[in-house]
Amino acid sequence: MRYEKGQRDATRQRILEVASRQFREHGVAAAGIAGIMAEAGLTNGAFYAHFKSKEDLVSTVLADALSRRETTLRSLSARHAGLEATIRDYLSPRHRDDPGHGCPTAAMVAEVARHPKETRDTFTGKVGQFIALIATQIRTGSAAERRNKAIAIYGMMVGTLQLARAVSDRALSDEILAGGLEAALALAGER
Amino acid sequence: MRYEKGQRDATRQRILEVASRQFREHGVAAAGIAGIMAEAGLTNGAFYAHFKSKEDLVSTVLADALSRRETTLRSLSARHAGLEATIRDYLSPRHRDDPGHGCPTAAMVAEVARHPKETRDTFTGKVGQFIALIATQIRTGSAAERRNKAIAIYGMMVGTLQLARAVSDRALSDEILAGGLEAALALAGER
DNA sequence: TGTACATCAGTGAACGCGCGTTCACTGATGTAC
DNA sequence: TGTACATCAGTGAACGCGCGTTCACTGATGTAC
Repeated sequence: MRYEKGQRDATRQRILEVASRQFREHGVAAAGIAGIMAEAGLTNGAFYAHFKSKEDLVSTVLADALSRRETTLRSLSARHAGLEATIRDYLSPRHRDDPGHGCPTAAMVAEVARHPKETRDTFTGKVGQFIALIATQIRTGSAAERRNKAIAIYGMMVGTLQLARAVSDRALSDEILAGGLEAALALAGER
Repeated sequence: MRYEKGQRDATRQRILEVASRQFREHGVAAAGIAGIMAEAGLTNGAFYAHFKSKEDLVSTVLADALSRRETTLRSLSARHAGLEATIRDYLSPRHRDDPGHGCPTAAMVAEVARHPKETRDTFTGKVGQFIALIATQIRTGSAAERRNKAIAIYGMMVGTLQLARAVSDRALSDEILAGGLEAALALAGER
């Protein structure tokens, strides 16, 4: 069969979306090419028409997923009153319970640290942009202080969300979300 | 050969130490039984004389490593002036650059979230103890406020350490450590 | 004191399995003549 | 208008490899007699 124009791009996009979800849900190491391709409605062999290697996919997924998050954050901050909505959404039970559609950093940061330099470079660039973006939304303090607070908020959101996900006791998990939320809002100057 | 008494326990301990380091350094998924046993000076078959399965090892390593951390923190807090030393050590370049001997939570929390309930239960118990222990070292606020702060400090340490490890730019990594350190000390009431 | 046997931590080959990757092939469609 | 060929996204079997796990076996030592 020959395909409608744009089909190739559409397929690539579908692979990316499936991989992005599986990586976040099961981890990069546990998500295999065959499983990703099957869920995208294809066979394993077709993968290499779209990506050089699994590592190439990982790097592309990271760039893609973090860009989407950044866009969301950017438009949210334009429409809403600063960071508060972002922080509340980040440390919500909904986000905790749906890692597959959630923050790529929380899901993948520990694995990224063990990946090749190229992949880490991609990640590093996005992290820098995130921190800068959060810093612009903090209203008080010098530029350096705002940047430090942005780092602290980002780190705390990532850490507490992961703790809330790992803990098997629901009450403790909720308490962790609440504790992180309060401290993050305080840092953001929203309380 | 028959062995000196205590040899079995010593071997088990050696396996635990090697596994504990490899899990933190390479991740649970990437550290294999054969590799762990080889580094412990044994062959793969001997593993099952000491542990029921890899999952059993993971659970035991978590309990063991987190207990050690807790003991360290407990004695440190008895001898020093509260949390400050712990936080400074946690968010230090030395800790960032040596994950194999560092905090098991920062290295394994995301993977733990994907492991069976039994393993997560072990982890959950230790996390609860950690939070309680940190809370006792905060001097200001009500019991509930101290507990919330303990959660925020723990979450922020874990998140910022992971970010500092994943980022490939040394300057940004140092900046992340510094930003997390400042905010954590402020939360602890040390600044 | 000497001999036969029980003990048991550890050996190492083998198991089925899924991984990432390669590659000869398919077949529907667009294009050339 | 009809036919031959080029295109190329996707197929699916096969590759070597390392995984977690099993198991028949080893062999040095302690114990029984």
